[in-house]
Amino acid sequence: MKTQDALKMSAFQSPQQRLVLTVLHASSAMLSSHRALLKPYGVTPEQFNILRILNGADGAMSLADVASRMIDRNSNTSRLIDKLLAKGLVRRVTCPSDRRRVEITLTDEGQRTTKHLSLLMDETLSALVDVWTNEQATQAADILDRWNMTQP
Amino acid sequence: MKTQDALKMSAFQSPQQRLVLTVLHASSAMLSSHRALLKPYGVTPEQFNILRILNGADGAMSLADVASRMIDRNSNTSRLIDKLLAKGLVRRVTCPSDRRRVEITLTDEGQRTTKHLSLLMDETLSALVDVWTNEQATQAADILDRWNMTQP
DNA sequence: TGTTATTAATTGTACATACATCTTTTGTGT
DNA sequence: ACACAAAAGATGTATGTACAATTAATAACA
Repeated sequence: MKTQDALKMSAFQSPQQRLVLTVLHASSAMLSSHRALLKPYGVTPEQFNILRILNGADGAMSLADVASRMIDRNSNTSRLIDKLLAKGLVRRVTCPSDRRRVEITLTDEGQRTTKHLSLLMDETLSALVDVWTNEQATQAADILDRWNMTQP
Repeated sequence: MKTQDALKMSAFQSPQQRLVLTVLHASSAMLSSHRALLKPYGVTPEQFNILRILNGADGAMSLADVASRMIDRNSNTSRLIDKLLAKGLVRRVTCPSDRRRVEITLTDEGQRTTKHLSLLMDETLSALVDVWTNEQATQAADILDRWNMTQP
């Protein structure tokens, strides 16, 4: 459903307002569909984001390393790691050379789960070429990044 | 900061993946800036969204009416109304003709607060024309709505 | 060396959300 | 009228987030 219809708005104040509301609406819907996709596997999108980051890294990462790569920068990485730890998907080891730091790594099961779920996500992603051509996707991302670049 | 730098990604899998991540990142940043703007007034963006909806409506609205106009459709409107009620910004009256329904209206203070905050938001919004031309904003929103239209 | 500052991570608290379930009231069909 | 279904909200529980405060370890430096 188009954003305007979804929000039952008769008109937008400006094209800029329309874009802001459209971004917020699309983001919420994208997250919902990710959530639904991952739910059968007992993983949330936020948790999967961490799994993907760990999978993409070569070796172990500190908690701050993980956090710096997350979409929601301010989110509370410690507590998400707690959940993954409880599920046996990651390991958390105090770094011997600097005992303030903790090294986070995927367990074997974590690696298997991550690879499996990554495939799922890739399939969903590849279906998006039916919605957006490469040019359209690039164009929209470029425009959005114009705003991101004004942010700290 | 551009999305790619913010997420410390070396490359994107596809322009489509880039757009999805850019939307999620931009949405998170937009919400943060809204939150900071409203924080001095003790209102969250989610609560303000309800105030704005009530302000835009002619008369009283039922809870479901409000919910259907919210960006995050699944959100729990009851509890947000509770917060606004506690701040004296809205009234909640059981509808006499159908006692299952409740009518939500702005109080006088709620109206004043909403008008004041709306002005603030409008100023922020109008600054966006420095970031996006009308054409760019329309183009990006059109592209994003192509995806929204594939969603239920 | 001893004091202070900085850094890395965790935790406390309030808030928002996802999902399911429950309560109350109204509608429907016989 | 009675039984049952549907509708409108509220609520319980687990999850995630914002922001501040705290703890523990290391760095900096007089």
